[in-house]
Amino acid sequence: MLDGSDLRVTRPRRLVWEVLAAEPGHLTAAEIADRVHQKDSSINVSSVYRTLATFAERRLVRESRLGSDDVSYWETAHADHVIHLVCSSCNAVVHHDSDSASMLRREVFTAHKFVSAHVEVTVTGLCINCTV
Amino acid sequence: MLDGSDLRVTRPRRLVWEVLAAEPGHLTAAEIADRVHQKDSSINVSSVYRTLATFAERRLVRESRLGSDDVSYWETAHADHVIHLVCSSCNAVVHHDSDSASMLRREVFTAHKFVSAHVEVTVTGLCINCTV
DNA sequence: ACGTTCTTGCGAACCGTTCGCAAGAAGGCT
DNA sequence: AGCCTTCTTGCGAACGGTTCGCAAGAACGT
Repeated sequence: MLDGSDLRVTRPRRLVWEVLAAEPGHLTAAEIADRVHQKDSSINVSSVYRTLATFAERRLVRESRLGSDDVSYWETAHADHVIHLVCSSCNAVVHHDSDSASMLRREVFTAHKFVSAHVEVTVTGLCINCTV
Repeated sequence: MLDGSDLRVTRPRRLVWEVLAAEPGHLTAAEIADRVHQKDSSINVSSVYRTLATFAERRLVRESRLGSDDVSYWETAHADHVIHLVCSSCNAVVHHDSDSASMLRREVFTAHKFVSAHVEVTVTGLCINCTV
């Protein structure tokens, strides 16, 4: 997946990708660094950060601010129409498939001539397990 | 606006509120602290942060992560259906009024029985002035 | 195999934000 | 007005995620 880009295929990049691809949910940079570290302990945290930044630029991964904490969560890329439902009680994150994003794009262009590149939707609330 | 809550009316709180109420756009905590400081230089940054946190808890103000930088932006509260369009070229932030938020709430409840408390939508792209 | 260019590891720096604590105000009660 | 309790503040230091500079090291075209 780095083939065809101008990016060199290096060990940190391969491992970061492996970790993200193996994880169905979201990981913090620290968690990614940990798992990468287990595969190759010589890989540095800053390389993980740099790799994530590079991947994000090419839209290979997606960064989100999910909790109320100020940490980034990462996952392999998915389209805008997949939005995040974050349970404020158990912190679970559910992916929800909606076409509201594409409607929004249209709406926003009609109303403001705003050309949207990226739509980020986060809904906080209570998931099915945490509703009384 | 602190009347009727259990919050004491103090100088930092009054001034932070004044600053936010006077600003139509978004401010960082540092900018708020600056402006508060101009009105009363004895007020500390940490009080500004504490005040913002307190106000946010009571939903009097709204915190958003707008740019790609990791700073919070603050504004007086508005309903969920007001969403943010952030221009990635000139960094302008436009408020857009949409009912997609309430549709989302319904959608998300039907599909996942997820009870949403808060919907945060940020669209990044190019505003009318920055489109070629 | 070689040389250029891109990446990495390391460690220190950065910077927005938070914390602990003692001093200081708010506001209820008399 | 004065007192007392409880909530807030100012201060300064700490925190923690993320970034940076630089020299050593790896990728990959030729």
